[in-house]
Amino acid sequence: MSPAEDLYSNSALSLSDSRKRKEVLPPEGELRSLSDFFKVFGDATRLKILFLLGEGERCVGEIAALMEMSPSAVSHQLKLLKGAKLVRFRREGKTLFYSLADEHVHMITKIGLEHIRE
Amino acid sequence: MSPAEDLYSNSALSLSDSRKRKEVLPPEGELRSLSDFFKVFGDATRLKILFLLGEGERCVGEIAALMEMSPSAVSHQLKLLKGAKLVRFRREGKTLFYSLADEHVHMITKIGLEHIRE
DNA sequence: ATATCATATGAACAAATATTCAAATGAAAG
DNA sequence: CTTTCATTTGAATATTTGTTCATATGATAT
Repeated sequence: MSPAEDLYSNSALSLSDSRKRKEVLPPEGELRSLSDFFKVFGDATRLKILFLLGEGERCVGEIAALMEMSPSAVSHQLKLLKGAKLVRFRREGKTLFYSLADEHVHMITKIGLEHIRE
Repeated sequence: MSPAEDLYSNSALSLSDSRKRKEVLPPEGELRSLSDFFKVFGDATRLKILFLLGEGERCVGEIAALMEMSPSAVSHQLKLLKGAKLVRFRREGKTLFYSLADEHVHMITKIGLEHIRE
């Protein structure tokens, strides 16, 4: 056993127990993706955008005006939301209309609201 | 209308539209609570802890050893998880056994995994 | 082509956050 | 009461993150 692995060893755990427990964890890359996914919900500005888009598609300027924020700030956040595949967009002339990408947004926010309202 | 409200006004929005859209948003305090709630899931270390506890209760030392992290770092994160009411604990002698507080954890992580695996 | 409008981008700064380290509880045993 | 062990706490540091500002695209109209 390497010194690094032994650094925080706990005598109450057998090696086989340790192996079993690690099987329970999703692979490291998936944990990273998953935390990145949830990070997106962890900001009030982005949540606002998601709730607004929950009502239907909106262009960047509308979102910015409704939220009383700069279009630039909104655009930055939309980029993150796009990266997380939570929103899509369609172009109409110069205007980009954003909308929710799938139903996961509704499910997640619904459970979150349930939890904090208890 | 105050200058602040007018800063990012969008001519495509009528005042009544604006009012309607704001009704859609949860109150500001709730948005803050909700983003704080999701922030807790937005970190791979805390997700690991949650997955481990999904298998049953564990004391701090066990969690630390399984994750190869210091008990101190784990304790700091457990404090956050406790604040979000995602974990509970029971004392047995000097040892504190932590476990998941409710089923919301399972639901949220399940939907998150679904989303990133698509 | 040039001007205009909607949006995107990049750099910079401030604020929030995770981990480490050293020190402090607090319970049980001697 | 002193020691030991499990856990917590607080301060310090390094990293990440959100917003702003100035500038760049990119589509349309003149």
